[in-house]
Amino acid sequence: MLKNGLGKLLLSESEHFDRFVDLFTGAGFVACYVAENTKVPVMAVDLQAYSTVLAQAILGRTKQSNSIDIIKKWIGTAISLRNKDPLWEKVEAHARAVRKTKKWVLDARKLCGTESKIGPIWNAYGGHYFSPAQALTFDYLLADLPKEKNRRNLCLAACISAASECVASPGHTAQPFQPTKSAISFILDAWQRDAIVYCKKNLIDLASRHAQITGKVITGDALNAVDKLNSKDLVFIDPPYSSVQYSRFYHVLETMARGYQKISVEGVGRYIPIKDRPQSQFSNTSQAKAALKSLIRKLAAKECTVIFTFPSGEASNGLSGDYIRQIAGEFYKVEDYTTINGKFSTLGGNNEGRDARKTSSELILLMMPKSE
DNA sequence: CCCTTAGTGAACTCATAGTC
DNA sequence: GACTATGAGTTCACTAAGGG
Repeated sequence: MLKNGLGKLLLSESEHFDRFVDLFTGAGFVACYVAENTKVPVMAVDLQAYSTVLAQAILGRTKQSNSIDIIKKWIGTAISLRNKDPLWEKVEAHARAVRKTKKWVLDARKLCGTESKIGPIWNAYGGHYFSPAQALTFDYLLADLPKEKNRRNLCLAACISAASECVASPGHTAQPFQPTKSAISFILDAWQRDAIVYCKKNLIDLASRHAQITGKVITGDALNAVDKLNSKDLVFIDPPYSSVQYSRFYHVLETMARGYQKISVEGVGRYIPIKDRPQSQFSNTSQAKAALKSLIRKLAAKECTVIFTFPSGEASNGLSGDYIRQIAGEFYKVEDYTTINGKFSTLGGNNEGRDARKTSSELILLMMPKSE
């Protein structure tokens, strides 16, 4: 999308504003793209903490960080503490005994059932989303994060990115792969990734990047964040498409971001209690339309200019390109900037009954206050 | 310069169980 | 009965690199 014309639009528009605001920042791609490529301060908003940690890793700095130094201190200490843990020997023995069987996976679950006081990952996700080795490693990395605020956030972001690359589930963490005939190879593949290698790689990448002007992140509801905006803000909106709460897809990363010491989890998906998972009106079929309308109304009242992207068809949360165009038209002067055609993977489709790839037609609306 | 191979993703949605 | 949460399934098209 950024390559397909959205990037150009963001850069050319943002220079006319005092601030760029990404209200549903997600993985932070758009917010970081603007922060790295313009002299406009960026504010990134998301309901989930993992998302704002990732964005803050770039928005929070205007200079590169010395990653070699951090790696030596932080990762070095974590490795040496981990290796001294009596559990580590058992972890290595289990890893050496690798076999493509259900029993090997169940053994991992049993091993991670032993209590660890280091952190929440081992007991909650070891043997499910992570191999015992990955789980223990992440716990030590998280327990040993640097104290200084910016550096701590950078390392945490590297951990979160590494976790999302190692996790044994199809890209999100709604449920881990199960040791069935067809999926067990995905488990083996994911579990054999070295958490340290992925963490270093992400740290080096993140540390080398930075904003041109320091930005800001807010972990909270988009509707509330609008209270802080004004007519000098360019607001980017790429709202949820799904009727399933996103907090379900990213709860493992969220656990890391929140710095829990210990958690209790339930079900196949190893979820924390639902009251502790943020719920968005935008991901709820019966509330999404009203939520969107009230968001657009509020933004119009603040005279914010808006760039809105959405698939042009109907999404599972009930929102559609047509509905968005209609609501936008009520409050704004709307310019249909472009529609981008592309294909995206549904990642999990099987081409029988559910497509593995769907063609998407992505709508980009530029919405200007009517008063101008 | 063309063909083959290896690597890699901006992650969903349906069916069913559960709750009010 | 209406609505929501959870379980279940579990890429393949595209690009870059490498080889002939």
